[in-house]
Amino acid sequence: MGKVGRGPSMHDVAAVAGVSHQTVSRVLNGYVGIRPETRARVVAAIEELGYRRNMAARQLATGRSDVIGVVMPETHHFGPMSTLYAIEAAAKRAGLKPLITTATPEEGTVGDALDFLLGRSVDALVVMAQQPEMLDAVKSVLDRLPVLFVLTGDAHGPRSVAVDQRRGVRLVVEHLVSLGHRRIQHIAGPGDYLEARLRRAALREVLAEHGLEELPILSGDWSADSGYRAGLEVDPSATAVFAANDPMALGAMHALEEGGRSVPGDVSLVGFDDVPESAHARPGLTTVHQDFTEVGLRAVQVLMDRLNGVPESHIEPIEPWLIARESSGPVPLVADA
Amino acid sequence: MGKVGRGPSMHDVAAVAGVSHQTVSRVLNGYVGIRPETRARVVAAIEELGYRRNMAARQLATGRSDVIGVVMPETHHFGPMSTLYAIEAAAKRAGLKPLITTATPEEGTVGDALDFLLGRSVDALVVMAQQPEMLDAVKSVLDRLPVLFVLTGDAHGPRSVAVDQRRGVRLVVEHLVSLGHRRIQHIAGPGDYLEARLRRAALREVLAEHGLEELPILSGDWSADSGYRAGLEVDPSATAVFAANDPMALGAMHALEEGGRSVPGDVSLVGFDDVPESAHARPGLTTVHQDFTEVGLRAVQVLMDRLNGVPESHIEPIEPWLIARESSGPVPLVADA
DNA sequence: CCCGCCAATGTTAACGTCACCATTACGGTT
DNA sequence: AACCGTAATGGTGACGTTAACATTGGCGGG
Repeated sequence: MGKVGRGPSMHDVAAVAGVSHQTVSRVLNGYVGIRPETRARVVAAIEELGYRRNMAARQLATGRSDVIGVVMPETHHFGPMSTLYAIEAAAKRAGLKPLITTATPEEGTVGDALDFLLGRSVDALVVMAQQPEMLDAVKSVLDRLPVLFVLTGDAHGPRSVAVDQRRGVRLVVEHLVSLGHRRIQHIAGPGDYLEARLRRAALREVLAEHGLEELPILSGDWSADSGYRAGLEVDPSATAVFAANDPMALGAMHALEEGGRSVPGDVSLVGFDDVPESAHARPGLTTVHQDFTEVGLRAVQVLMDRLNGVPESHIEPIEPWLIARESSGPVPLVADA
Repeated sequence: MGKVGRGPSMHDVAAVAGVSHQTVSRVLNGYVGIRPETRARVVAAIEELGYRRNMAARQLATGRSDVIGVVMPETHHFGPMSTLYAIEAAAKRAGLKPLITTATPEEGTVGDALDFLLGRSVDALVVMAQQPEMLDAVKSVLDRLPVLFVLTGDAHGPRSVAVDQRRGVRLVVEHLVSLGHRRIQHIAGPGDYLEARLRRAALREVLAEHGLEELPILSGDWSADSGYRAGLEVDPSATAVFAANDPMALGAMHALEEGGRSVPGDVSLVGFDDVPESAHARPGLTTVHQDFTEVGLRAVQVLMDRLNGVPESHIEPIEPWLIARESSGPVPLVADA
């Protein structure tokens, strides 16, 4: 590996400005008691040398960094990405910098991610853990710094910011039931995802509440392709399909229409997530909107509270809402064999 | 802000294991000349204390970090996200860790991003600069560490990894021309994006080559919504529309069909990017596939070369390819008013 | 039996910053 | 004139790690 030359240090700046390094430090940290002329000399020297403060040294000296670590899943799905984006924006406004790294449920990768982040003295942690294995590995640092779970699909007491999945599923079922549907089939996400499990379990519950039969559960891997494949298997007696996310729903829509079943004429279709393209599918996809921006905002806010010593308290789940478009309609008159 | 307690240090581990801190360091860095028994004691002590190496101190001492800084645009579009994902994966395999931060073309944000990254002693930099303003701000560090531009849309000599945009546009036009189209309208991306400009300019060129008339250029902001709006304005005489990315194409498809023009019966439609959903649109969207994985891979590889002192050399642009689906077809027989 | 050498470990001094305390210089009090 | 206070700046040690050199303790050869 090539050796990388170091940039100029405070001492270099101090030498050029003809002051002590400490004065440079004071200028950088916005101390008040500095003669304007001295400050100007220092600023000029900084400019001249292209000096940038060495954060490693600063962290070493102060023990804190104003950086929050973010553990992301190794995907580029809409949900995690939108949340990341929201966290980044909210953190920036709060004067914090996110330090992002990825991990998978595979043995060891979460540990690596934590090594990376804690080794860089992050002040707090946001963990997007969509798989339960990832939660376990984080336990060891819970008492070392504030940790917040996000997108686990479920509220985990005072440590988790989440959209109310149960509520979202209920909205879907009630919407479909109000349209007369009684045979609703589910295209679930991968079984190792907490969110997928949760939506699946919630669906089961709500169907039972309404006294509806459960059809065999199809499943995919969140991708449109997998939704397409699942869509080919949709039960002939099903009058509605609920896919666990929008891309799978769009894939299923493709498969259904290709198979000669019109949406929503023969089968109603509902997704989950409200990706921007869903509004422009034909027919427009009925779906559940999850406010990821709010998730990110809330997460940063809670973390700031923790950092400021506000005691842990209950975190309200975030309410999703239904967006009814054209892909869901009344149950076909002919049906019910 | 709450004070964050420090974790255990090498000295603590050394005390527990009954050795010197240096021996702990040697164990951590995989030195060979350590008695197995001693090593075991150290490992046990590390385990017991939950010790994690302080990277700030390590960086301070070594001057290097095996971290590459990544400057991302503040968006979650498919292209940048896919590339980021690919870079992350490739870097991990190469033993490097990406340190990601975002910037916008706004005054100062690129500087902030560089402060953040350089302050953490990154060994190299990947800049996803989609807007020219972002390029300028980076110039000041070009001689301090290896810098690689990505997604600038164009090859910038030995410092840029990019998909050959000109080639992609040519593929689209030749595809359409071979189907008999002569009136091709463009839905461009935002004018401040290099990629948008480049595709637009390339289109102009290739149209001229074929002696084709230029229709008024519509434009959007990359989003499906903006594509929809642009789609409402498509020239009645146009027999083909080329959108600068897939989401805009999908939006336009919506608008066209809503306006009673069938795709591809009345108007052919071609996108750019090949997002996964495009395969499942109805009709399936003809588009240009950009291999972002290859971009990420190549980027990391070039950076490794630079770090190892391999001299700068020409970087081949990456070849895109056309994916012909159902949204493009022969020019309608009736037409040509 | 002593010397030297190697293998295994310990000691000390950086790295660049901030926190803390010390030192000036200067004007105003007594 | 001696004193004090304050505003501005300087000097010294952490912080936790690595690098370079120093120190042990055995063991084999002359």
